[in-house]
Amino acid sequence: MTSGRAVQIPGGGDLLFLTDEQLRQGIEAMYFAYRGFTADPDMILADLGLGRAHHRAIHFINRAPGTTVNNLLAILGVTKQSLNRVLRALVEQGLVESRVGNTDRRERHLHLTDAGKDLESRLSEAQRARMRKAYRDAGPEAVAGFRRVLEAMMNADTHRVYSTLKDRA
Amino acid sequence: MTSGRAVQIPGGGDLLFLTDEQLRQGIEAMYFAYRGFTADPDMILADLGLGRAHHRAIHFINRAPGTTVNNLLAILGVTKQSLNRVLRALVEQGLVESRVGNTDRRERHLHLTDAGKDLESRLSEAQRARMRKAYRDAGPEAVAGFRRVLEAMMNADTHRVYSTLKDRA
DNA sequence: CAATTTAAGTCAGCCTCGTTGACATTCCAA
DNA sequence: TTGGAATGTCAACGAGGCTGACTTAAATTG
Repeated sequence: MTSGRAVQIPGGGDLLFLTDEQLRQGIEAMYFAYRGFTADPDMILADLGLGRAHHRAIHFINRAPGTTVNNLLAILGVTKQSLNRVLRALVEQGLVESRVGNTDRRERHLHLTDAGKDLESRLSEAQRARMRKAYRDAGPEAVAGFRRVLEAMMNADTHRVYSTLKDRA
Repeated sequence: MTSGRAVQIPGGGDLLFLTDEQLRQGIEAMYFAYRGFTADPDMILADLGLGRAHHRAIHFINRAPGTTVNNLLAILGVTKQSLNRVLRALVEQGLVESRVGNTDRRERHLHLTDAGKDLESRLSEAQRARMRKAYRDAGPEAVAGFRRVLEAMMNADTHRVYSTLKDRA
């Protein structure tokens, strides 16, 4: 299980010696793990005729209730046409409510309905259960390392979005 | 940065206390990191009129040269019809060669051509560079934890495929 | 106040990459 | 030797990305 070796250099500081093979194993782990990561919600969604895109919207509306469409666009990194198709379906199914803004009436503020919150927690709990199991299996120190590597893997602008959401918690 | 706390219980053994909030941050980190993870190859591929599906095929054909279509199917977890479209494009572009099997002539054995190998290493190097940076930023102990959590997150059958590939290295 | 900018939404059309269904070829075992 | 299983191919459909062009309504600015 040597996915990387720490080596002390006389001058000071750690160096990581990473073979291409070690890096590739990390790449494959990322690919296969992401499949597991999405598997449980996908099954729940399929029964409702919804997809991953709907899940993402639901997740972040729950995370930042009252968010505007524009803001959600920035978080998800898709085009408004694409998001709009998804939001329309969610509103039609009574999972999301779109309220005209008070101060700026051009804006639409997004909220989950009770049914939406219900679905969100079903999806969320499925995903949390898997994450919880992975964390328990891997152990406490592993968890911190996991998060640090993921954060270092994000694009800079994505990392900013991620941090903003995290700090809002 | 306390994504999980290790707590010593008198009787022995570690316990992880994970709040839903901590789990959710892990979930969001996974989502945002995966976007970064795929971003670099996606750009290279876009110029060639190829997509992520082609990348995955190229990656695993390189990883296990001579693999059959059926075997590749098991690795990728898609339908053969879906894979076939991808393979046809790769063969047409002269990136992959499909050889009829010797012992069993129903099988096709897949190999990268020189051009295929060339593209593979461009894609691979882009992805490795990001992984390398993430590993360096996160530090040596983080890397091991990262891998352990990812492995624990996979479905059992996926994990078997992953291990088989890893051990073949 | 008029002109411009911004937020949101819509229509049309395209592409990738999943899916099912139908089918041809090849092998092997009864 | 023939029927079933395995392998791979062709066709068509759908989700969910994308671009481009446009409308409507509200806010902002000269």
